[in-house]
Amino acid sequence: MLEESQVIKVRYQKLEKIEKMGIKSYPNDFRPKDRAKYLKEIYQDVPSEELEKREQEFSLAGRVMAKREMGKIIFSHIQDETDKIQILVAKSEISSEDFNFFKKYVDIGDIIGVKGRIIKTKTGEITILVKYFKLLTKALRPLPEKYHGLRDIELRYRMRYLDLIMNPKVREIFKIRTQIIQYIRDYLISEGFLEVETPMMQPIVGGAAAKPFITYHNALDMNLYLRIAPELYLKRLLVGGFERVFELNRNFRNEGVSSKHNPEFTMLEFYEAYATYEDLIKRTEELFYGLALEIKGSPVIVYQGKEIDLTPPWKRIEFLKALTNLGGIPEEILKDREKIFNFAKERNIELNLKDPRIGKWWTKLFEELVEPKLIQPTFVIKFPVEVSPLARRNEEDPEFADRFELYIAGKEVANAFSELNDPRDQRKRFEEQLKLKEIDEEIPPEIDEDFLKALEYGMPPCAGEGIGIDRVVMIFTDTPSIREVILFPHLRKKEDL
RNA sequence: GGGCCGGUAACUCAGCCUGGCAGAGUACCAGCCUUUUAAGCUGGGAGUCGUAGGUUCGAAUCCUACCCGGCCCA
Repeated sequence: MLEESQVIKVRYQKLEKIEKMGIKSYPNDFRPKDRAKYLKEIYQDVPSEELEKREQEFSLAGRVMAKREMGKIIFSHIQDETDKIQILVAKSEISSEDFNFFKKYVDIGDIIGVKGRIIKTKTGEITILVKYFKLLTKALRPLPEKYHGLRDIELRYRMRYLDLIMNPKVREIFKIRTQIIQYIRDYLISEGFLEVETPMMQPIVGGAAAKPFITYHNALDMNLYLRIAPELYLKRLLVGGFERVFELNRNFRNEGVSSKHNPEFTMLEFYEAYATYEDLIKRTEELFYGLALEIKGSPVIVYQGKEIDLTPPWKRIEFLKALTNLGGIPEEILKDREKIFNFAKERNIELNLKDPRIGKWWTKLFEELVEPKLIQPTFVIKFPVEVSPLARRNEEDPEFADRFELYIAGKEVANAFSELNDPRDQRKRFEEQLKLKEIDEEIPPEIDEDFLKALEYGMPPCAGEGIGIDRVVMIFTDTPSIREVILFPHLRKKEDL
């Protein structure tokens, strides 16, 4: 630990010397009253002569980001949560002991508190003329290079704290992430939804098709699964009499990590009694439109160079029509297993021959051929029942479900349906699905009998929706990788960092 | 899982093709400098060249395997 580079050794030595001078090394008695961004905003347009007359003292604290020594004066920038601001430490304004201390013992990376009045430099930059300063936290490691910053993607993720210090855009992304989540939460609460928390550790996997993480509970001597979805628990709450509920939290899926997937991701699920997926279409349009206005101030957003207009109403297309019209699959071969298999093979799309569900094949073709084309917000409706085990059947066309998926910028952002509340059909669907466990390892291996029992008590007719929050944040922050919107994305362990 | 690219000082990167003393800028150290802002000037210190093998008189450089990351494909 201590056999570090000499830059670090020097910092440790400085800290020791500071302590030998009798100065408290990690004090916590400085209370900044001002913040960089607001001082700059307020005083930017006040002329220099006007500022000269004012004696008002300001105080702020932050990290030293630059230091330019010029003999008897030192220019420096300090950065707080809001912004950077220049400070001027001048020998003529403070004691020479203090000046020399700043010169010798305050380094880039340290956190300091300063007090002083505001001046403008020749170039018009708002600057704090320091009358008092205090070293609050000594940085024992140097910051990355001031001009290029921290570029290495791996280091940025492994040491996100440094990324946040060095890259204002990264700070901005995570502020927007929080704003998005807060907006969505406020919207649902204002619509009468009750926020709930259901188990993250579940004895039976369910609510989606995905491989779970397994953990072990010592006292109960049983395996538990980190949830892949909260769906079956939220529906139990509708049985229990809550009519509008939502949960906004993490799901866990045991799959590879990539720029599109993180094993833990944030999902919103909400359920509404006495509503159908049609109602949720309107709700979804309303939610995203409001979100765009709130975050961007406009219904038109730009993602990776493409303009996306979120003004409702959005396009709707039936799943099979999307396959033929957008995916280019001839309508007459859609239901012909052999022809569709060959069609896929010609395009290097591998279909699982053992899987009897043509709906599953369609889904695969949809992902490959249609998804990337759905740039403007589009509701894809009427999904095959085979791939919608928890959704209500369409009354005219019972092989299809009253379901939609929402696509924006080529990404699946939401998935919603009128919920299946007939326990007999639900049991049949689970049993049908279970037969396919051998060929599809993502199918939950066990039927949740208690969930079926709950349905037998009666779940009101309802509709539910899931929204992938990370993807929403990606779209609103114009970010191509999911890792850029997750503070600490998972990477492989690395020993020698 | 496959292909391509990358890993060299705390950070950003050259050097690798064509083997011959380990480089620059930032940061750090000692100085000069009262309006700088990638401040400037003089001087200095700083390396497990991702890891392990191999080839060679000699390897950051060539070969092999592995580790970590990125992009693309499955």
